[in-house]
Amino acid sequence: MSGYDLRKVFATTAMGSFSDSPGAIYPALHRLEKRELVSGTDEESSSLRRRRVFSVTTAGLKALTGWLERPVTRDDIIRRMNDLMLRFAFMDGALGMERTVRFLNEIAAEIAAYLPELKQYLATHAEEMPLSGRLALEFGIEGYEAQLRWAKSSIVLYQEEERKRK
Amino acid sequence: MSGYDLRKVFATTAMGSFSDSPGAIYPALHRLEKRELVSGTDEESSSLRRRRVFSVTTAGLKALTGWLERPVTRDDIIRRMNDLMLRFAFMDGALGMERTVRFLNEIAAEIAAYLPELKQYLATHAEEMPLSGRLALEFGIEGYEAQLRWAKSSIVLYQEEERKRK
DNA sequence: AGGTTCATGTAACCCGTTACATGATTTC
DNA sequence: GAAATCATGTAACGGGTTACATGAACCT
Repeated sequence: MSGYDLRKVFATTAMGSFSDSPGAIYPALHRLEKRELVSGTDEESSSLRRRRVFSVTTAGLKALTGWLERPVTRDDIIRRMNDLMLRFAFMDGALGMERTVRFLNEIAAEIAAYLPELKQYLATHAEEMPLSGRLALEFGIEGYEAQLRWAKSSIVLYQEEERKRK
Repeated sequence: MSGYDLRKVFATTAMGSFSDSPGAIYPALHRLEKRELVSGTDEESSSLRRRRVFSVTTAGLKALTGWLERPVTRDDIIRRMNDLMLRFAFMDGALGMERTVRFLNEIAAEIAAYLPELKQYLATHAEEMPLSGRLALEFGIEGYEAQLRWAKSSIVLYQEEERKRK
């Protein structure tokens, strides 16, 4: 893909919620190129308008799998759920279903460990909190509960898929 | 509060998921002070250890309410839900219940407008997507649905609360 | 001919992370 | 007296935002 292609993807799908600003994309591509994680070639064409197409190198693929394999931390759950979902979206293609299930189990375990803390905090502080603060906290708790349900049902889905393969 | 007090709050409650790093907090307080949104005074004490306590100025309070009053955009929903929750947590104390309900209605409206787009995307692209990608998208959709339910039930709660007051 | 889209880039600015530094006070 | 905690700060680095710039090709 070219930088412009990426811009269009980020601007239209908005899924990973990446920035579609050229000031983010082009410098990022150049950094990746300097680190040899991607390589860009000027597309040959009859026209004068140049278009630089990038592809992932073997080193880049290795870095990607390294990122995907990082253990799930409590901090990932609290502050970087978006990153976890992004890793997940790449995962079964790059690491296979078995490893993906392990990843989902890690997520479920971290959420299951964190939830009681939040509930404990709510239980002890609900009285002194203003309504909006309490609701904001409940919003968070319900979000984590939804995520936990999602992780568990996804694990089941993968296991069914795995059984089908055999 | 002093910078150190803030650090402790951010390190222990982790709710707004602010950074508790001194490299974030102290420069931020100095910036706010330079813009006269907070004012700091060295706490007088018999000890030599200094402790600088900050309080919000009237200009700071005005800036806060200005921030709280900003309209809810689609982009807020997609990329800055955390910010919206933070605003909400401050809101009824600073703007009152009626304005808070309006805020919740804006959030609900934006989510209700965005959800069909996501579902449409899923419906048309589900076939070509890998299982993990599809599930990641479903994760997002379920999250927004949970948020919409939360907003609606919170609105009801506030309206009941308002009726009690009268 | 003029506006839109394709396509890539740069520069100023802001700000968070990481890591280090400094000194006072309390605790064991 | 050593370790932990209180308390504040700075500097290098990375990277995103905003805004601007440039030019080709396409469409009407």
